[in-house]
Parts: sequence; C-alpha cells; structure tokens
Amino acid sequence: MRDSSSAADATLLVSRALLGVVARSVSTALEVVTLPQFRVLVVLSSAGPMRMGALAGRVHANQSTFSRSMDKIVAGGWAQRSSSPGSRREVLISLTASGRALVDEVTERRHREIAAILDRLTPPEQESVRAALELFAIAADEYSVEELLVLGI
Amino acid sequence: MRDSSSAADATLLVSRALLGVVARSVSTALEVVTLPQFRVLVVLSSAGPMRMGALAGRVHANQSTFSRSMDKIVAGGWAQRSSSPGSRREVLISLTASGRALVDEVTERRHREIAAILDRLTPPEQESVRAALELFAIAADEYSVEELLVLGI
DNA sequence: GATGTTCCATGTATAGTTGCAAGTGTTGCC
DNA sequence: GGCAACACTTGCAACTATACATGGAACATC
Repeated sequence: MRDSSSAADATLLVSRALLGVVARSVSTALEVVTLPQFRVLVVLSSAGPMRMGALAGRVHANQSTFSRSMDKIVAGGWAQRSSSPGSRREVLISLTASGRALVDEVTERRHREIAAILDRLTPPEQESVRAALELFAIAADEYSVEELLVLGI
Repeated sequence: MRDSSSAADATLLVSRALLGVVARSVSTALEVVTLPQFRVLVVLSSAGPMRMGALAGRVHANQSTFSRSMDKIVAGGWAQRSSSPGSRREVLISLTASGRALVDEVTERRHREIAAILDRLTPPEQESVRAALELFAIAADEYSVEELLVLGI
C-alpha cells in the first residue's frame, strides 16, 4: 500500500486528464441530447436493440419514467420504436442512423484526442505507456463498468 | 500515428475503468446532492471562497439560475453566504464543514479505489505504471481542466 | 374461455435546472 | 446630490427527470 500510493497519485492525475477528454468528447452531444438520454443511446449502441423494460433496467429507470423519456428520444430522431417479432406486447427500441452517428462521433473524438496526446510522446514512450495502461486495465477489469451509467458515459 | 493507435486503444480502455472509479466515488454524494450542485462544491473546494458572479461564471450558469441553485445548496447546509469585506453588494460563498467533507469523501474514496487496483500489481509493475501515467499526464497537461465541469467532476 | 401475469403507456405530482426580464440595494463617478 | 454601472435576488415560465399509482393490451396457464 505504501508503494502504490505514489502510483495512485499519478493515476488520480491521469484520471483528471482523461476525464477532461471524456467531458470534451461528450459536450457537443450534450447540446442536442441530455445526459440521461445519451446514456440510453450508449447502451443501445453497445448492446443492440432492446425491449423497453430491459433498457429501463439497464439505466436504472422506472418503467413509467422511461416510457416518457423514450418519447423524447424518439421525437428527437435518435431512436425508434418497433414491434417485437416475438411478442406483440413488447416494444423494441433501436438506434436510428442519427443516434448511432451521435454515439460514434463521441467515441471517435475521444479516440482522436487521446491519440493526439500520445503523439507528443516518443515511440518508445508510447510503447511503455501502452504496456502500463494495459496492466492497469487488466487490474481494474474486475470492477464492473455498470456504474459508468451514473455519469452517462 | 500508427504506433500511437494501439496505445490509444489501451487508453480508451483505461479511461473506461477510471470513469467507473469516478462514477462510483461520486455516486454516494449524488444521493444527497445533484450533479450540478456537486460541481459547485468541487469548484469551491479547489478555488476557495468566491463571489456569486465568479462562481456562476465558473460553472457556466446564469446569474439568476445560479442564485436559486445556491439557495438549495445553502439550504442543504453544504455552503454558506457571507457578505464580502470589500463591498457590501458582493456575496461571498464558502463551503461549510459538511460541504468540504462531502467533496473530500469523494476524493478519498476515489484514491482508495485506485490504490486497491494498483495493489494487484507487483511493485515493479506499479512503478512502471506510475512512470507511464506521469508521462501521459505531462503530455495531456496542455489540455484545460475547465471542461471537466461538463461532467461535474 | 376465465384468470392472472407481463409489458407498456398514461395520470398525477414533486423537485431541479434554466432562461429572460424586472426589481433592490450598493458603489463609483460626474 | 444625481445618475449610471454593478451585484445579486425575485417573478415568471418552460422543460426534464423521477416516482407511485392506474389503465389497457397481449400473453400464458389452467
């Protein structure tokens, strides 16, 4: 615990920098969509079309709440309702082209910004950063990514 | 750009993991305070007491909006108004003990979680992670931390 | 076919954020 | 002293999120 304390300090620093990157990458999307709404789009983007109930569960929203939130998302043209082939009482939600583009745009901007930062390092430095980050990512892997939804990312 | 691309991928992974940490660390605070409110507390914590107008500017809020947001923050006991010694028309905002404790608690939890992750690595691995992260932090340093406010961190 | 369950939508209500505009008190300047 | 600029607050209004309860259609089971 003693040795990892300075590494933890460095990590806190990096987390600030990375959060800046994330915040910037999301900020343009937040001009057209709210954070809770963007959350939904991200879930749809990674998990594919889902039922209303399942989707509501993923973002920890109430059914009733979620139904109306989805009204707005659909009205904005980011997602669409369709009837499920399996059961007529189920409503399937899927991203529209606009919705997918919005999420992709955010991811790409984030990737570009990170690449730009790394480009300031020499190739050997980049390699050591990559190796170290992979180590960290593996060590952090046990942690669920579920809570990301709190921030809508 | 070729070499940094895989490093960028690793960074994206890490940013997800770190965001998970951040989200978890903030989530308990969000049970008693909203995200925009917590934002204000973070600014106060790092910058010290500020005028209403300056504080509103820092979180990109309207004066009128901010005045009432502050009503709620003050009502919650997280910050307090006081008259400025310089001018009686200025209102100085400062954190209460509760407000400071709330922010500190989040920071400490974040630090603990990161330390816990790093503890899974061997000491040499920790050292290499620390060195790599410092490299990254330095490379990212040009980027302003201002945009963090978008996420309220 | 009657019953109960699942899934979604709607009714109703509360709380927070946000913006524009108007108002109050304070300060500085002529 | 009078007047404009400044700092903050309040009135008014719209929008979003969230929750609990209710309603209604589709399905499963018996």
